[in-house]
Amino acid sequence: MDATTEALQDDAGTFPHLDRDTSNCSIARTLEVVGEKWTILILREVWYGSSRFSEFERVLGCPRNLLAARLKMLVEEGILATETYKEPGSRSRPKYVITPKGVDLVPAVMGLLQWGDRYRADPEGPAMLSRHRGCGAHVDARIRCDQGHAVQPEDIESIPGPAFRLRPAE
Amino acid sequence: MDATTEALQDDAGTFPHLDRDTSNCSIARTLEVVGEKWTILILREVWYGSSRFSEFERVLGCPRNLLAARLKMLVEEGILATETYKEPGSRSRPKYVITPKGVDLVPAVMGLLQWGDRYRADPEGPAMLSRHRGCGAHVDARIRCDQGHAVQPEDIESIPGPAFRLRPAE
DNA sequence: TAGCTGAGTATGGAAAAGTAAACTCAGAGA
DNA sequence: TCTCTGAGTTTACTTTTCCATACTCAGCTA
Repeated sequence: MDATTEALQDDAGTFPHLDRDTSNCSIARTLEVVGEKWTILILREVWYGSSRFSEFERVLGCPRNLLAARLKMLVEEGILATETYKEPGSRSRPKYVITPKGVDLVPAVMGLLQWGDRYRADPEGPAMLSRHRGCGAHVDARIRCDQGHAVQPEDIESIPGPAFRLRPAE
Repeated sequence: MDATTEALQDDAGTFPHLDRDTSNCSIARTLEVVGEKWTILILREVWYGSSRFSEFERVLGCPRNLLAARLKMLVEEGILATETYKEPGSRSRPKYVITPKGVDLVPAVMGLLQWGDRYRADPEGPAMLSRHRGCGAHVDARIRCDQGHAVQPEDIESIPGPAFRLRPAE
């Protein structure tokens, strides 16, 4: 953050959001990876238990070339990893498993899930429920601060971080 | 959930995920609304303080026709609402503000943000930081159950809900 | 060695998105 | 009345993405 930015920041408690460089936004960068059609739905299926090409194809009904492209990208990004499995009487074939980097997408996907549950579910309720293994209670994504407080969206303050930059003048 | 489904569920503690009807999935339904290009980025800008057509255009650099289409859709979906503002010497013009339904997308967007912060940030760190107004601590999206426990992704159990259906046979 | 199967690749057309610029429209001010 | 401005709409073109289907490939079995 340069001096001008800092001055504006200190002055009004605000920041020049209209003139910032949005190219290093973490939301946009995440969407570059998981924002294409089918990608998040593939992760959903991994989560629900699928691991083989034919399983994804069957449950998603998505075109094979796109499925192959998305799986390849997810592996390249380290969100999925390939292992091999061997069905008796068949040769070894690849399967796809989630990595820790992929597991870290769970809060985002849970957020999408719970919004859909709230606003777009069928009259009888959601198609799937998520519960805490063991205690059995319903789970959802919530916002917390490092002090442990539950945080309401309106109490989140967004401030320029270390990589904040102004957009280069045109 | 029909009898067959219930039987499979009770039997193995699992469910026929490959044969389920995915058309009422809450994740997919949320993506139908916010999964198009620019939509989440528009919400991000609303969150950071933009409200006018020209402001979105300036900071996002997105095509005017797409911007108009996305704003219209977000208003129709009740995620944004229009109000009017009046600059002295000018006529009243519309501006866009977030609704409670839009605020409910914050956990999902926070999830995307924190994944990008972790895996795709610049070397010096994120472009923006989120902190709890008041206590000042960093905030992020986490998974909790209704009993108040912090839940690890691997302790989430996904089970068929009231609208679970098997895919119609072909 | 011919056929079968799961996991892809190749291809061609349709739909959506991106780009750029012209055009419209309502009201405030000169 | 003429002009200016913000907020769009429209048009025309290029590029990208999506979709459906056909085809290939490797190794296992008959």
